[in-house]
Amino acid sequence: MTDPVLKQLVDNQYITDPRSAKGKLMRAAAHLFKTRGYERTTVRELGAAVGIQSGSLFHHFKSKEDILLSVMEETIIINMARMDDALSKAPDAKSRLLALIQCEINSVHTDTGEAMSVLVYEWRSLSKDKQPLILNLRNQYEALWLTTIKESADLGLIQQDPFILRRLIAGAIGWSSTWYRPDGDLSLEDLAKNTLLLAIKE
Amino acid sequence: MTDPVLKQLVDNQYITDPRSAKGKLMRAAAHLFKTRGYERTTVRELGAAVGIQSGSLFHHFKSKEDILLSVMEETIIINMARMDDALSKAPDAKSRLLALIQCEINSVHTDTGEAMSVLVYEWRSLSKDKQPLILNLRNQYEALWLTTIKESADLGLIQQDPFILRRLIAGAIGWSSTWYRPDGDLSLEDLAKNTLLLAIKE
DNA sequence: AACAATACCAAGCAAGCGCTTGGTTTACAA
DNA sequence: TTGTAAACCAAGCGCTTGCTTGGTATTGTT
Repeated sequence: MTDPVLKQLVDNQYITDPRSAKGKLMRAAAHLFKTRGYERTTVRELGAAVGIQSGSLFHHFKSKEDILLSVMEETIIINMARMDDALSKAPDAKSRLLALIQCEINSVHTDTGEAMSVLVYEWRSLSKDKQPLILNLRNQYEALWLTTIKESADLGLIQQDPFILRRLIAGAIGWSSTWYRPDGDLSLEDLAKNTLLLAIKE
Repeated sequence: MTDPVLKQLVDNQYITDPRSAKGKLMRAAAHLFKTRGYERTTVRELGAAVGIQSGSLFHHFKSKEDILLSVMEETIIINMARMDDALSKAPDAKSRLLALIQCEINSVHTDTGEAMSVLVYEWRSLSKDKQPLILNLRNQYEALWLTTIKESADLGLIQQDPFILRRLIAGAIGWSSTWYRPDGDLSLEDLAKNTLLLAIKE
């Protein structure tokens, strides 16, 4: 765990230690949920992925849905912490915007990548009474984006409505999980620059 | 069926008549697959949605997956035909680009909207041996986009790599299915203009 | 060494799933 | 009016699913 932001979250018990049994299970779950989909993934597969019986899962989580919920919850928490950190280090409006773009691209394509896909694509699989919990976290997440975009808009760097622009960019970045290949010609750095170009042409 | 493009497809038997029992079933399936997800949707629900027994579905389709496949297949065919039509009527490069953006936005938010969401979000639910069939159609679809974007790029209207730009735009438009509300302040026309602004600033 | 708490196993249950089957109704042409 | 094909029903089969249960290792603390 080289990431200090992550370390602090674990120490403060905001998230599960990735090295613990439960943490490993969540990572395996994110992988299976992304590649096979939540519904198609069986508790037997989940158990096998970490080398335990299917029934033993229910010692750590009270239901299959609870696994999904935990994966989603912790992913948002991690990435919000990283965004906060990046924002505090960026000197001006444009670099703050780029910082958020980089954060979101990283969230989709590095350690939390599979969990982020699950967050986006498996939303419907959450029962109605669990959705508000995630929705609330997402709103906090989006608030960070909006204030940052508005800052650029007030400086005249952006021609579009901040709400609309954010949603267009969210789609553009999120969709990259389906086509971007880390072993290809395009670096994450360049992908971020291309994405920034959607908002600001210089 | 007021759309002449649609009418011709039906007459030439490229797609199922939407007024037939089979056509209605496909529309109901698209609705359920979008709102509940393919896996969560049961054949009993599908039957109930059109007022028949679950077993009777298998008179029209040989499996549940076959329903999904048909929905996806016909949706691409319909929207490719509409794109062809719109492209042939647009006078210059920039208006051709706008035409495609409008087509894709319409495809997501009008009659084929739910089916388009299914096409995007339920891809994984197709078995590996059926995926190439849809992939092939998607490639044709994307070819239309690429030639159109390249045309604008050659004229210097676009600063980005056409491949990358297309994918960013595809994400931006596709994602709008999750947030756009037809009864809100933003018209589809304005959404298209905002999307065009991602590619071309004037 | 003794104990408690945690982590896990082996077995299986109840429910729901996609799909099949054999037979009946409906639609329409000859 | 009769014949034929398409459309549908009623019933249920075989299987998989998420989850429970009662018991056994494993781990860490004193």
